This record gives sequence, C-alpha cells and structure tokens, in this order.
Amino acid sequence: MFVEVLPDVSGIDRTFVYEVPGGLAGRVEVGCIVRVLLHGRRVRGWVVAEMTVAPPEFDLRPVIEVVSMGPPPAIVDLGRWAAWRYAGRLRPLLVAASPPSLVRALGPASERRPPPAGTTTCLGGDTTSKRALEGEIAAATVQALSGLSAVLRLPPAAPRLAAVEAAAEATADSDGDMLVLAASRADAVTLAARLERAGHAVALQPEAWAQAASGGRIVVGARSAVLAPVACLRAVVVLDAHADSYQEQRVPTWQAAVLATERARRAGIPCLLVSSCPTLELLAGRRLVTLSRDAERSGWAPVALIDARDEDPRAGGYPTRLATLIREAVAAEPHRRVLAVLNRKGRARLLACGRCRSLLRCGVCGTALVQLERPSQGELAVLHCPRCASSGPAVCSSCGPTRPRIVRPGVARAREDLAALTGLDVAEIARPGADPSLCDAPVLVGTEAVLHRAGSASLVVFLDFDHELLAPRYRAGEQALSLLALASRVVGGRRRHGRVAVRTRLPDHEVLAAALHADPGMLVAAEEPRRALLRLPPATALALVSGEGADEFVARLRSSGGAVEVGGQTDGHFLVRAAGPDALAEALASAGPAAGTRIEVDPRQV
DNA sequence: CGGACAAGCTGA
DNA sequence: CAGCTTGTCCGG
Repeated sequence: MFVEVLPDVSGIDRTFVYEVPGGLAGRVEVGCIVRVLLHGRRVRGWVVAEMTVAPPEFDLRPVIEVVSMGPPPAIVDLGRWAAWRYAGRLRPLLVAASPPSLVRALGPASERRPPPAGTTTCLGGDTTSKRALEGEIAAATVQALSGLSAVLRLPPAAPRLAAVEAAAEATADSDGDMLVLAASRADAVTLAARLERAGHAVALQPEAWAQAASGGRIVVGARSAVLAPVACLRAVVVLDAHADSYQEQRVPTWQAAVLATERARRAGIPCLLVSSCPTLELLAGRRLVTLSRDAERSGWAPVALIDARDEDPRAGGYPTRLATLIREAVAAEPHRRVLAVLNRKGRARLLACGRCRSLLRCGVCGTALVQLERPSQGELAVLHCPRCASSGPAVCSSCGPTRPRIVRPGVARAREDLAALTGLDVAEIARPGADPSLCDAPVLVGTEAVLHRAGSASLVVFLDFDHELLAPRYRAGEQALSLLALASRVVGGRRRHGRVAVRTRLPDHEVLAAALHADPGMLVAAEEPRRALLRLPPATALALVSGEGADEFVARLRSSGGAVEVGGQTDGHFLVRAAGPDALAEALASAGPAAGTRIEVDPRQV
C-alpha cells in the first residue's frame, strides 16, 4: 500500500509518494495527517490519495506515523476543486479544513434530540406579530429548501434564528446534520449560543471539529466552516451570504458561499443562501424566495435622506437637520446610542492650502496628504503621506508653509463637528481594540466598524454616503446597500422604531431607492444591464494577476488562445476576463505554474 | 520552506 | 585556498 502525501510546508506545491508500513495499515486514509521524512526533515502532511502500485523508479520511504485525523476524502476533493477554481494551492484549503489541534479518535455521535416545540420566546415587543413573522420565515425557509440551491431574502432585522430552526426542523427526520455559516466569528458564536439555548446540539467551528465529525450536531462557524467534517450532511445554510467576509483575503481567494454551493451540489443536498440584499452573483442561476411585502418592509428601517446639496457651503460642518435628528433620537431613547458612520480615518483625508486653495500633495509621490490629529495650539499642522509613510509640516508647493483647509473631513474632525453641533458627548471609535461598551457617550462616530462593534442603536447616520455610492469599484452599489442593511439591523428595523439617516448629494440613487422601499430587487434591476454592458461579473469572471512573474504568466495566457482576454497593466495588476468562472479557472490552470505570481480570482477591488 | 551544494567574493 | 555569502535547486 502506498500514499500520496502533500507536505504541510509553504513553498512546496507537489505531492510525494510514501509506503504505508504494515503497522499502520488500515489507519492511513485519505485526508489524515501523517508525519513523513522529506529531504532529511520530519514534516507533517496530508494523505491526498491512496495507491496500490508504486512508481517503480524510487526507493520509497515509509510513513513515520499518523499524527491526527484530517478532512474527510470528500473535503479533500472539494479543496482540490477550490484550488482549481481559485487558481491557487491546495495547502491553504487543507489547513482551513483540518482540526485546530490533534484529533486521535472521535467520540460517540451526539444523541439527536427531538426538535423542541416553540421554544423561541421573545422578550417585549408585540409577540403575536413576531410569532406571525417567524411563521412566515419558517414557511419561506421550507419552500426555499425544497430545491437544491436557493436564495432566501430576509430583511436585515428579521429573526434569522427562525430560518435556521425551520431548516433544522425540516432536515431533522433525515439521518444527518446541517451546516450553518455566519459572516463573522462573533456572529457564529452568538448563533451557536442561541441554538444551544433553544435545545439543539451544536458543534461550533473550528474548536468543535471532532464533534462535527462525530455527528448529531448542527455545525456552526464562519467562512472556514464550509470545510468542516460533517459526515452525513443534509443541508447547508449561509447567513448574510452577501457579506464580503466570506471571501478569503489570502490567495487562493476562495468564497465560502461558492464552496457551500459546490459542496451541496456534490452531496445532492440543498444549499440555502440567506441574505437581506442578495448580490447579482448570488442570484445568478438560483431561485429567489422572498417574504410578503409587509414582512420585508418591517425588517428595514425607514431612511431619512439629508440632501447635502441644500447645505450652505459656507456653513462648513453639518446641516441643522442632522443635529435635530440626533438630539431627538437621544432624547427619545436615552439607553440606545446614535452611531455616526464616516468611512474615512484620521482627521482629514483631503486638504487644501489655506491661501491658494490648491490641494496639498506629497512632494515625493504626489499622493494627497492626510491629517491624523488636530494640531496643538499655535503649532503647524503635521501631514502624513499614506503611500510613502512620510510626514512633515503642512507646506504648499507655491505658497510655502500654510494653514491647511479641510476639504474632506475624517472621523476625528467629524467627532469635533458633531459635538459642537449637537451639544452632546460624542466619542470616536477608531482604533481597533477600543471597546465601545466602556464608553458612555450617547453618540459614537467611527468608520463602518462601529456598526459591527457598538451593538444596538436607535439611529445610524451616514455622514458622507456618496463616498460609498461613488467608490471606484464595480460592486460599490451592492456594498453600499449592504451597509444600509447592516444599519437597519443595528437599529432593529421598523419593528423597533429604528431610523437610518443618509447624507448625500445623490438622493435619487437606486441604492437609496432600494433601502427606502425595502426592496433590494430595485438595485438588482438597475445593476444587471450595467454589468452585462460593461462585461463585469456575473456576466463574466475576472482575475487580477500581479507579482514579478506576472508579465511572463500573462504572456503565456495571451498565447494560449482566445478563452480569456487580458487587459493592460494598471498599478502592477493585469485584469484577466473570461466568459465564466469555469472558463477562467481552466485558462489559468492551462497557462501552467505561476511562479512569483499572485492570482486573485473574483477580485473585490475592481 | 529549508538543507545541500555550487559559484562568487575576500583577505592572507 | 579557507571561510564566508549568495543563489539555485529540489525533496519520495
């Protein structure tokens, strides 16, 4: 007996054949983690294939020992598919699929408990209407699960637990387990706790890897849990499937919703993508199941538009209507906070010379300089270059030392302005690790991180939403709507009388229309023809190729015949376009090994 | 990745 | 030419 082993050594992207000694016979199987001798070193690796005949030309070394259980064979296969689909190595996928600590043997399967009847109780609010909503969500979930792959559109503030429990109940009579993915680790922890409180046996990933493998539990986790070892999978549910966090940032840049779909397809089981604002890529080729208009509307917060075109440009800061909204919200619900979002760090991201009004740029690289902190009394402002990380006093290229004028304020300046405008205590959540719960200010300002970290709020204000709407990315519209959805969830939708306010010069934008009408389909309808016209996903599939080896790799791609189209180089990146993800993967694979090259498939920053 | 080995450089 | 650095190759 012989096995192919992929060493767990970064930089090695090939397998080696070893002999299975008699003492390990039966214990070495595909997926398990073994120790082998490689080039005189004892290294760990995964068994990725078994073979009965050895290649004749080698004198094979034996497998030293079995170190731990690893991903089951079906997951090794799925990882191989993902490595192909995302033009990367298998190793990172097997790392994500492996237990965080050694697993020698599995415990017994958990007794699958009967689904608890009506355990979800809600505190406060209108219980009858909440029950009705949960019933509607459960019915929609069952309907969505009846096919193989579907998108279930639940509004942001809807109780997602109702969908997860309905899915658990629908699959409970079959002898297998359900896999539920959440958009962040924190979200997965919360969901696992709620399911446990409702009486379900849960295996939270990655720590309960072995429990997931033993069976009888609902497997819950973030992105990597899509590779969790569930022996007998009956359904996959992806919550907030539109979230960018489902994509791995390192190469291969795999996307958990895509892997979930492929995993479910291979197993012949349903994959349910739950999202308040499904993207075009999620909707492509899938059934869409929605709630009634009333139910969907109740889960979005009303949106107040603050038209920045009406502002007096000389007044500087923010309009008085904004101050009124904030003060009213604080007065009405003093125990819930107001969150103000501005996706620009520092005090100012764009400055002009106070005298001649020309923009202040870095003398070395020409990038716009930023101001991180308010200058101390009588001192010259210190400006930083975000590109070459240099800093120095504010100097205009034509007038010399100058007092800069803020053209585009950052969060630090917004905090000062809002405090002055509202007369309230305003705190800034900027630095990672700063704990918002330790601060008792009624108003918090920060980048979109405040929406993730500050908990429930009565009002969310976007101080410059045009920054999101006009971001130079093809998914800017979808990302902007997902921010409004997140804000709606944080304020609890119409049901909890939350509000969202948006300061913009584009009040007619389809993203705002979609949020105002609680109808994400309005954005989809506007976006679809545009993507087709500009040949952007999902009409096509894209990849970015960069690195020292990029020129050579791209030359091979170009000469390999017309399956892909390679654009010119911008910022060191080549944009590669194909008719679809499979054609793209095929072309990238057939262009051969890409030494010194980073290939980002399905890039977000285009 | 990291060890092995070859080629290249330096100073006595 | 020993002793060191730098570079390239390859692993069962």
